[in-house]
Amino acid sequence: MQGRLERFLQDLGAARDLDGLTAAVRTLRDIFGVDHVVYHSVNAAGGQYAALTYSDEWVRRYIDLDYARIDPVVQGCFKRFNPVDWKRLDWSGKAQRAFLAEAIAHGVGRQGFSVPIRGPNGQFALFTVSDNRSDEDWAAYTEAHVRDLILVAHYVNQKALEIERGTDAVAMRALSPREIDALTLIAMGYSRGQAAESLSISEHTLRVYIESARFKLGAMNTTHAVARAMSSGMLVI
Amino acid sequence: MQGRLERFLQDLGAARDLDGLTAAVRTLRDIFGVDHVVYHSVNAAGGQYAALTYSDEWVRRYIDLDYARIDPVVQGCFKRFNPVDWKRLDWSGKAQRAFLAEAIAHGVGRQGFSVPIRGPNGQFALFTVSDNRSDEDWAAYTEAHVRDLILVAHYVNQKALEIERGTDAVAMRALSPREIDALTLIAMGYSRGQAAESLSISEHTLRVYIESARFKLGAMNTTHAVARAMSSGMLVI
DNA sequence: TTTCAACTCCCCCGAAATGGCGAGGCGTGC
DNA sequence: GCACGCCTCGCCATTTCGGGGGAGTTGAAA
Repeated sequence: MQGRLERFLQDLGAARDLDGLTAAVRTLRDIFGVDHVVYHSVNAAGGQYAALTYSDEWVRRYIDLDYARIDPVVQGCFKRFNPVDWKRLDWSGKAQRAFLAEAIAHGVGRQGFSVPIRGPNGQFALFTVSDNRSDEDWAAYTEAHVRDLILVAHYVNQKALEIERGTDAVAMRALSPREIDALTLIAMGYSRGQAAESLSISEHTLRVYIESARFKLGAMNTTHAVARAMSSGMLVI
Repeated sequence: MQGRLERFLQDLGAARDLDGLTAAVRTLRDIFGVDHVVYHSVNAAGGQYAALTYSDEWVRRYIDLDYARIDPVVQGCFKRFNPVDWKRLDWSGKAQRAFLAEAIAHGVGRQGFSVPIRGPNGQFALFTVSDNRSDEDWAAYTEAHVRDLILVAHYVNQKALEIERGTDAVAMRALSPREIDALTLIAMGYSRGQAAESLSISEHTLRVYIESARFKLGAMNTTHAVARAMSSGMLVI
């Protein structure tokens, strides 16, 4: 497999668009010998960009219903920095279990392994392999291939960024006035309680603004949100 | 206009006193092509400091009658943190309507757009442009120039603070390499644990860097430190 | 008219950050 | 030799933050 993988990484350079990347992902499926390979990038604005081997039907459904919001793989990996086996994610919610059942019905494997990747400007992507082996076989497989998976994940992401840059402009959603108010006070060093008092609103309401701003900015936490808002000029302190 | 604006921002550095600032504000009136430009700072003690193009008579009256207390622009902006068109303020009170009529009689424009600015120690200032265009024209004008207005507002305020204080901005102590590392990762959205892991140091050590950076930057908390470091260019995300 | 975004408020609880106490080694410069 | 800044580490209690539920109004847009 090593030889094929190296050849693949070289051939990857030829990809010029999403179709090229999708073809590359299909090749990867063969090389890795798994049921599915998925590259899935989610930008700050919530825009998605993917090259994968799932059925078109499942992809459409996933996008239409905005499943990224409940997908434990996306949500879980967004909080982590290490590759993770799907089994270690939190599938306990009702929505999550329903999502899992539906995914499997659409041909997604019972086993999965996802590598989170982060790029500049808060870019976040997932590189995933999925299969239907037994727990034991899958554990052995992932252990044996984790290095290759991480390597390929970064190559593919690099390529995707290169392709994406040609077209997209990652437009972050504008913040509402109150969100700017809240974020400004927080950036000025106020605690949530102080900021809420300054704005004459409840602390909870202030929290809602901060959370909403975090979401719009694709930020992991409040500090991140402030940093992104400042670097994009939405906030001037 | 861009060229003139940039030249203006450079020339602004030469202003040494209130007269210099007033001259700068008059130049701004020409550059922005509006009837009036006002920089108006109100400190915590109620002291006022202004450079503007209104008539002396109106200014005297405003100060003598302490109109800042009923001026919806001052009162409204004090509670907000984003630029605001005068039309969106609350002019419903009796005193406010009387104030408006009087202001217009003294040459203040019917349209206005004010940028609130906050500095250290509770300093609060307003940067305002005012004109007599139609609602439509004014909406188009403000939309087109809001970025420039905000930018200039902060430059002028910076200069005013410098003049008022008699000295240049407080020199923040430089951050050490490790402090920058730590703060950068935190600004990128990493938790302390993740950041520590990325730097291959203990979480406690990372905390020491953050605390040290907070201290050097005179920040109340981590988010504040990130904001200050970014606004002073120490951090580039 | 319905829909949607923005704005406001309430509860609970676990996880994370903060503040304060301590320690030692290394290198630069007076 | 000694001070000082930088880098590294541990433990404790307290505060703050983050995520999970809720609910309701308003005003603009479709």
